[in-house]
Amino acid sequence: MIDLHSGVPRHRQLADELRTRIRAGDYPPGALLPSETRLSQEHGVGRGTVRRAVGLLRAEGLVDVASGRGTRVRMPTERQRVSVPRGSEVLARMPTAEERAELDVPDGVPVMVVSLGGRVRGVYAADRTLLTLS
Amino acid sequence: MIDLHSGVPRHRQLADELRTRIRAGDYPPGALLPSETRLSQEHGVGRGTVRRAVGLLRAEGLVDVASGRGTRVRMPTERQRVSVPRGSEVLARMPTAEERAELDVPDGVPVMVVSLGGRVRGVYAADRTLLTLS
DNA sequence: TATAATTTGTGCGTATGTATA
DNA sequence: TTATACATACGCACAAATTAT
Repeated sequence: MIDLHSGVPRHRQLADELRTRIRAGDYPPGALLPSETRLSQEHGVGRGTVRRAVGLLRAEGLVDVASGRGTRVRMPTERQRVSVPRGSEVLARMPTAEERAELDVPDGVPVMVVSLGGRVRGVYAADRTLLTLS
Repeated sequence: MIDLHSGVPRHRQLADELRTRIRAGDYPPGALLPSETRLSQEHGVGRGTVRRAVGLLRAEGLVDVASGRGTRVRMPTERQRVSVPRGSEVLARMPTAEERAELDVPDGVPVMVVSLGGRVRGVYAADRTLLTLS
């Protein structure tokens, strides 16, 4: 329930509640969340506030939002194992706009960059990749 | 310059322009961007549109926004080298709210999770960490 | 110390467009 | 075609944090 006088912003309260329900299994992977209009009515907040809340979950990589279709809990993706040689260096960051298009990286998903000897050897969408250091 | 009829959303056009100027050095690391009100006036868009544009750069980990102070281009952080043993598995994702508080992870910064034998050995803020395979 | 100005944060309502069912 | 659902964008008002006076 949203408390208007708790000091915690309403969009954050709503995001917290949705996140909790997702984790609890009320909205399992693949499930459709209520529409923005419904959430707006049921929680007594404006639709803009709902969109901010959903935007947070999106930035966390927790849900997928599609125009006209609705918001779904993201399915756990199959991670491809990528073997990385000794001496490699690994960092992670959010992708550039170019990388997002190039690698088809969804919202809220970082990339992992593998380098060796100062040269970049690979850039991987982090939701589809598990690096194994062999 | 923002084109109202290009089909590209205005907040995205503005984000692209700001990103380009940051990369070009017009706004070097540590520099303060114009205030939201100024950007709004200079580009002829509403403040909400400016906030969405800046929000994108924020989610990319490119800028730091502080209430009352303004928006600054993020300084490149010193990366601490963390040696990781053979056989480890590495993945990256956006942090949970708890991890963000715990590890003090800024906006737009992922975490790297190192596991060995199915057990999590470490969670690192990706902007301060460079994994090296030993 | 107190006040004002500046800047970001939150939230609402409204309108219109686009995508999907 | 119609209804539903998300996307973009504007304006307004007020709150909170910070800085300047």
